Amino acid sequence: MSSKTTTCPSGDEKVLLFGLLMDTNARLTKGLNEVLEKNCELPLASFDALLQLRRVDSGRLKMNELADAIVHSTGGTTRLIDRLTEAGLVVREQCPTDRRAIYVAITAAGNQKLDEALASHLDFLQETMAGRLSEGERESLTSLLGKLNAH
Amino acid sequence: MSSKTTTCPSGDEKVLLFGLLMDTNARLTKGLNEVLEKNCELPLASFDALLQLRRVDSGRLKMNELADAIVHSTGGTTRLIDRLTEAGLVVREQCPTDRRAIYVAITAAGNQKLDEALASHLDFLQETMAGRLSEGERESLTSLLGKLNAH
DNA sequence: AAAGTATAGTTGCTTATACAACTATTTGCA
DNA sequence: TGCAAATAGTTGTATAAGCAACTATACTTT
Repeated sequence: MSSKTTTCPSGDEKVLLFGLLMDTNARLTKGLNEVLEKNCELPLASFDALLQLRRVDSGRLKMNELADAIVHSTGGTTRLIDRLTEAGLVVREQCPTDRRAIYVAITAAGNQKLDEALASHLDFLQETMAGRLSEGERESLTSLLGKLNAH
Repeated sequence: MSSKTTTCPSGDEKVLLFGLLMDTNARLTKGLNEVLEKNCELPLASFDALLQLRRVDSGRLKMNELADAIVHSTGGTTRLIDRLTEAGLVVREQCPTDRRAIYVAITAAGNQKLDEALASHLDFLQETMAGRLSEGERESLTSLLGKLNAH
């Protein structure tokens, strides 16, 4: 009864879903990046790092924890934090119990910049998410992505 | 009645959802890229381009259509297609009705490479998607992402 | 039909990121 | 205790992607 679509795996339901996920992410991410660059001169990767730092109570993470949180290599994270440090948005702090480790902590300037960026981000989300999905749909999406993201 | 979470927009429901989308995409994408590089020596961006080409009946797209489909700049797409051409997976074809335009068409070798890559991709999806979401959940996710992706 | 404007694609240049090799420190084990 | 293996972070190097400037072609308007 079903059509011939199964003969071509490029049309496979899971392949399509994965493609849709990539595509949606790429488009939204690109839009947000433009907004942030324009309004705040803050690249999305930097925004993401600051956001991760704010999310923890202490306001700081070790390099490798941060790398994991933003899904970058440790090398890439070192460079990103170099730039944020240069800009005064974060500082590196020694870890008293492990001399190999480095904490990255968000600064007052970093928090201020993040507040600005979040304001733009919220505007952006109002347009791109709230305009397209109801609150219930957003909850469903959160739940589904949560399951998919399990690691 | 509601808690104080509203005071910190970094914990805003939409911000969290967007973060979850980025994170899920980054992790899955990274995993798939590793699989494809390892099994097929095919970077994810190349895979994506070949997939978009297969999806159209004619097996070919104009440069700018392809750039849009894979969410790259036109400059980036030129270079990507340079590499794929070098590898013999696509060819550039003149457009008879517009001498500015160029078609990119997938070759037999490209189709073969894509088949290989799709086999790995399907294995990957079996693990990362089918293992975590039921068919109904995948349908819901597809529908929600579709709404979010409207452009 | 000519001139100006818009569009398609490529190229020069810059930058962000990954990967692998490296240093420094810590942990485990013999 | 001391040596081996693991871990944290940084650095050299390669590469992929974006942007802006450019060329070539097509469209529009008068």
